[in-house]
Amino acid sequence: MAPRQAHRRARVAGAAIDEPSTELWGPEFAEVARRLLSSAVLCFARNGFHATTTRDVTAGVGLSPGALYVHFSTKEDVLFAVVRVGHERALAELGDQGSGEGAAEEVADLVRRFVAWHARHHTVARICQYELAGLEPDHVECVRELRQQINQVFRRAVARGVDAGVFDVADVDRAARAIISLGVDLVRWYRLDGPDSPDALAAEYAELALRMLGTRPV
Amino acid sequence: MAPRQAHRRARVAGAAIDEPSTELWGPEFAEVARRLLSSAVLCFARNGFHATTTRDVTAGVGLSPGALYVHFSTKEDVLFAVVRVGHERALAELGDQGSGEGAAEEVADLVRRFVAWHARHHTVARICQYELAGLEPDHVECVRELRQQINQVFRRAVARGVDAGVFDVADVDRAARAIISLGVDLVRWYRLDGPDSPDALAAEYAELALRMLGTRPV
DNA sequence: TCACAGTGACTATGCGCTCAGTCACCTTCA
DNA sequence: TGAAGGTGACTGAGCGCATAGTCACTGTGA
Repeated sequence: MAPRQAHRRARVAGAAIDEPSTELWGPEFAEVARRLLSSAVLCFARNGFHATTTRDVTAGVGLSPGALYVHFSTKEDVLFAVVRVGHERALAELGDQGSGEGAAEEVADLVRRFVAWHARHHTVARICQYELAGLEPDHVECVRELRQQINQVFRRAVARGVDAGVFDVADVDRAARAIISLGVDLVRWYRLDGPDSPDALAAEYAELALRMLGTRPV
Repeated sequence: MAPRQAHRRARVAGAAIDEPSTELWGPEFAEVARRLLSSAVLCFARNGFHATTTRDVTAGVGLSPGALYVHFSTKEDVLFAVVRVGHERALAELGDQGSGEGAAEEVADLVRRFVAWHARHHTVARICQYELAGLEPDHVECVRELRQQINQVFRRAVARGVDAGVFDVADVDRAARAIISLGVDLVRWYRLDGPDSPDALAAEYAELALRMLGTRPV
């Protein structure tokens, strides 16, 4: 038999020039669990969930294979923790809505936060988008609910602008979805060492979003 | 030990209510190879490349396990065929460019074709986007080149409009990328049995693209 | 009779998860 | 103060199963 995965990339997490995913895991996880999660993020992003072994993850933090199961019940449990927290943080980043500002400024604000978060955390965000197939059905359902909430935030903001006559769109749902697409798709190509800083990209995309909405002065 | 992948979805390709991926594979593949590819598309889309077994693929067309290796040298070879052909077809769909029409109409045309293709072939397109991690480095490189060509088509069309003063964009590359993002991201959520037909969505997105480009009459 | 598509039992190996054992550290109490 | 007993994070060899790929064989059509 030919080597099963001869083309696999380097297995173990190198220096994370890339992203401080450590900061994402709140106090719900113990210190070692958080380091395991950060290692898992790098492994999953590099090789995908199924091609990552539990040994890759533990080796990434200098532990032996069994150590994973002190903190997580299964490998899938690790993936779910990553994906769940990723979605929760993205949702939280959108902040408390309904502040007094105008609809256009509100949408621009949402897009800026959403895009900047996805750019800054593109590695985790990529796993959130690409590795759903590795989750159990119950966990997929949980993620779907979180996404629904994110969609609703954008949808409401767009609808508000349409009601106020600030936006001119054919269909609120489609417009909201297109805006979200801009933010989500950047996890496919974004690199922190590329030409665009998260904030610059965020500002640019906020502008594009307002254009798509046909914004006009009140 | 707990069952390794207890949460796996149904393994074998059911009736393809979904997509005539059969039409994609040209005469470069024999009849049986084409059916294997179509089965692989359904399996990969449902479970992901790594979670799909060679038996899933062959069972999907009623063949025994060894039959795969009559037509393909490895499982990865099957994935590569799917991804390569998917990208080639998407590129071909953009058609012969540089027709005499105006830049705005050219961009609208490109977006319509690109979006309609991705909607119609969303299953294959999803594999093209989500399963690159399963490819050997050489094959990834080949795909990257095809993508580069697709990017260039959009970039050139946008640049042409900017030169002609028809578009008003801050940065040609970012604008082109945003347009492509709209098309690509729909593979994440699009369903053929949803409310939007490929052509309706294509028309809508062409409109959004022109808005993002700040189109104004010559 | 030959070429070859297809078969299916088989091989080799990778990998998720287990579990008896170790060790650093803490608590208790004489 | 320090011995005794307890705790739990971590170790790492190893089990059992899944699965990519092989090969000697079979059936078929030209």
